[in-house]
Formats: sequence, C-alpha cells, structure tokens
Amino acid sequence: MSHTVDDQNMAFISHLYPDVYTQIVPQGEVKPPKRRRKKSKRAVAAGDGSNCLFRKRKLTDEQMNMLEVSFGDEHKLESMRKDKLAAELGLDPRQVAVWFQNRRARWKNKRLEEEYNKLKNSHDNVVVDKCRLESEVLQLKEQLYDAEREIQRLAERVEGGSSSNSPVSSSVSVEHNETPFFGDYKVEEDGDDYDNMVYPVPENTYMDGAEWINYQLNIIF
DNA sequence: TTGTGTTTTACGACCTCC
DNA sequence: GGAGGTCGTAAAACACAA
Repeated sequence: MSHTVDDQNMAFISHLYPDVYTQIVPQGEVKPPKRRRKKSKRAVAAGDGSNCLFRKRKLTDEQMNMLEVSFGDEHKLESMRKDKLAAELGLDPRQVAVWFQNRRARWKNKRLEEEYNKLKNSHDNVVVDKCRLESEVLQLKEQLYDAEREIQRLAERVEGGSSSNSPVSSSVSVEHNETPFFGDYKVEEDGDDYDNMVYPVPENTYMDGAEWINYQLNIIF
C-alpha cells in the first residue's frame, strides 16, 4: 500500500502538532458519507471506508500559503517539486497534486470570468454608442427636413407664389428609414432659373442644417 | 438549530505527451 | 504504458440567513 508510510508520517506529525493538521480525523470519528459514490482506489487499497485510517480534510493556512506561493511561481507541478512541497508541508504528494489541479481549475475559471466581464463592458459601450449615433441620425434627419421646408418656402416666395410646382420635391421624411444625404439632392436642369434652387456643396465639405441653409441663401441672394 | 448555497478536497474518466 | 493534464462531480466543510 503506497499511502501507508505517508499516513503514518502524518499521524505522527498530527500527534505532535494536533492544531496543525486539522484535516486528519482519527479513525473513530469518521462520519458516514452523506451520498454514495464509487469506492476510490485508495479506499479500496485501505479496505472498506470504515477501515480507512484517515480522512484528510481542509489544509491549514500555513499549508495553503506555501502552496499559493508555489503556485504563483509556476502553475505546473513537476514530480520533484511535488515531492519537495509534500515533504515540506507534511502532505501526501497526491494531495499536493490534487491541490494544484483544483487551483488551476479555479484560476482558469477566474480568468474566464475576467475575460467575460471585459467583453461585456466593451459590448455595453458599443450599445451605448449605437444609441447615441441613432439619436444623432434622427436629429440630422429632422434638421434636413426643416431645411428642405425652408428652401421650399423661400422658393415659393421668390416665385411670388405663382407656380404650384415646387422646385424641390420633398424627398425627406423623418418617418422614413432611409437616410438621405445632402449630396443626394440633384439640381434639375429643366430651363427655369428658379427651378435650380438647391446648389451642391463643395466636395468633402460637411455642413449641418443651419450652415447649409446659409450657404444656399448666400448663393441665391 | 436547520436549511441552503458556496467553497474546498478528492476522485474517476478520459486525453496527451514522451 | 505511465505520468500528469483537464473536466465533471461527489462529498465534506463552511458561511449565513431565517
């Protein structure tokens, strides 16, 4: 039985330092398990569970600290380091190996959680940005609509209200989903000077609604 | 207390690497 | 084939509200 020597060592240590190895429970105090599970090889090796000499439980703070320090140095555990740690801590090398396995699993979970939070934050920021841009689009559509109405009003005034044909057809509706741009407006070439009421802005020039109106008015008058 | 949720320890099954 | 890894989970220990 491979664990006998370790168990005897721990029994000896726990006898000398009863406060240190709290995970070692003397045979008589072993509680029956709440749930059944397959018998482990160790339990089988030691005979029936009730004959198992020790139930090794929670590690002491000192043991935990040393294991944490060791884990901080290197997450993997080579054989020599495992044996050295086990000897230093008075633990079964198997316990050290299991502790590292579990510690790696916790570390991985934590890392995944952090990555998830990062992604969630960046997603939230994108959503906020999208909302902001959508409201900006709405605002611009409204400005465009107002500008178009203003142009139409001025055109009618210039014409003296004689023509029922509008020089600029109302192509913008705030309710529409399409988002027209200023460059989309075409100057019609059907002869009448007053029909060409919308002048194209210079290329690569951005104007908001008010600027665009002033630009058009300056050209007209 | 006790019921319940969370954390820790331990293990089996399976996989990969040498 | 064996050592050591991950993954999933049982069970004990622990924390804490009711």
